[in-house]
Amino acid sequence: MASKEEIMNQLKNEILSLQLKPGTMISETALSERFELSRTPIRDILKQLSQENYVDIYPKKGNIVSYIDLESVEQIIYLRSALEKEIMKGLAGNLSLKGVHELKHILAMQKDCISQEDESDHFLQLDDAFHEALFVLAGRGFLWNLIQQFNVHYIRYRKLHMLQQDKLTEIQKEHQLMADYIIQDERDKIDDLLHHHLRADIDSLYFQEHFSEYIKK
Amino acid sequence: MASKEEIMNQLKNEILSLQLKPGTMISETALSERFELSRTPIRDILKQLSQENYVDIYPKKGNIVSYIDLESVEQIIYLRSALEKEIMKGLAGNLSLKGVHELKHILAMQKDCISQEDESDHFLQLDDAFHEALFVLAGRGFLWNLIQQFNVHYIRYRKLHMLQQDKLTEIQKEHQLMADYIIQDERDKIDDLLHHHLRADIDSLYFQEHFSEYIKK
DNA sequence: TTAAGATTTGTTGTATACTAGTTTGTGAAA
DNA sequence: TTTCACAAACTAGTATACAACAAATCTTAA
Repeated sequence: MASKEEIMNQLKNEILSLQLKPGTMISETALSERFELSRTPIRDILKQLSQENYVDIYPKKGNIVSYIDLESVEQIIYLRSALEKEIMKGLAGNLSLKGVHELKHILAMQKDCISQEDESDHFLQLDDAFHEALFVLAGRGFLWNLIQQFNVHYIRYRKLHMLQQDKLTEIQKEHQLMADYIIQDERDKIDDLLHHHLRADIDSLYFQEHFSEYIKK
Repeated sequence: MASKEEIMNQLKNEILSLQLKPGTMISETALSERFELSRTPIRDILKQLSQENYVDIYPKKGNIVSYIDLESVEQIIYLRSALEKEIMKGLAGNLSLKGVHELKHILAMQKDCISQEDESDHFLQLDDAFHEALFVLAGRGFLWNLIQQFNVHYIRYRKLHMLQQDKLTEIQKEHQLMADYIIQDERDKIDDLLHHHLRADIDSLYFQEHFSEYIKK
């Protein structure tokens, strides 16, 4: 039915979108039948998915969709925080006109998105787009891609997190501020803003209480 | 002859130590015969090695030991630089007595190591040990391990780099300074020191001229 | 001699049978 | 009814045969 690449992306999507819930067993034979492909290439796919933390392999027992690991989420946030501080300071005052326009364009789309209903998935994409743009403008697209490989837990965390309350407006405004600080070269304000922006509520217990079924214990 | 894990570590070692030179072809059948194991588990190993950039897979053509990618080296250095600045600032003034002793112990071993001859490999280990200790003391061992997965290029780069001139004393002294700054809580001096420490000579052309056979074009 | 095409050889990609460990369910005995 | 044992039905791990493709080489004709 499909190529390896396509199957992998589809599985990734189903996991990230939580259609496949953490803990769900996905056996080689089942996938093999579903996608009409023999077990060998399916094994390759599962191997890679496990390497990128989408799936946990329990030898001779089975493969399950990984539970969200909050520890890993916190560590990734710290990593991004440190990196983006550096990146934003590098960009501050040095941003090309083309760059300015790109950021403003994304910000405008985010504003549009908020007025729509039930568009949190789309907003999430635009959120990523904004941060990715910062990386790329600073010549650090390489590192953005690198981080993406460890983002399974963080992405699912954010998805659930955004559902729980209407944070979208706040996030958009913070993006706006970030762009302003870069353009106006107010680099002394960057650290605090970024810290709040990325770390928002990771420490609160709300998440663990309401989504315990998805979480690694 | 050996388990998958052992085979993987052995291959990793041979690649990192440059016994297996970049560009060398390593076919599944050859490995299969060498380790007396069938192709399927060997394929698993190669897949993982390629994921960690030890090996490049060319579909239907073959697998080769990856060339050192200087771009990737530079990006990793930037990443480590940003992270370690943050980590050191976090540690400054907050280091436990046990931590102080640990760092001093490593520094002492480095000093010993320098007096020996032909011990650059050992010194490299101690260099890692020092930086890893900083990560772990800050509760960021997770991120240290994460970075390690992208370190193939960087490790080989450093290995060659250290051969070219006697940098060991300088490195050791900088480590000493780093520890002092942390203990004395002189965090304003950290940025510049770390920048120099990690970035040393990455931009020089010496490397590209002398080791072109190892380098990705 | 040269150039083009067929052949051979070497590579990974895939399918499938077989091995071995784990879990689960069933039935008999206490 | 409960508990234990054993078999059957899963699972992934491995071996191996074969297909598909790429590249180099050899052959043959111009």
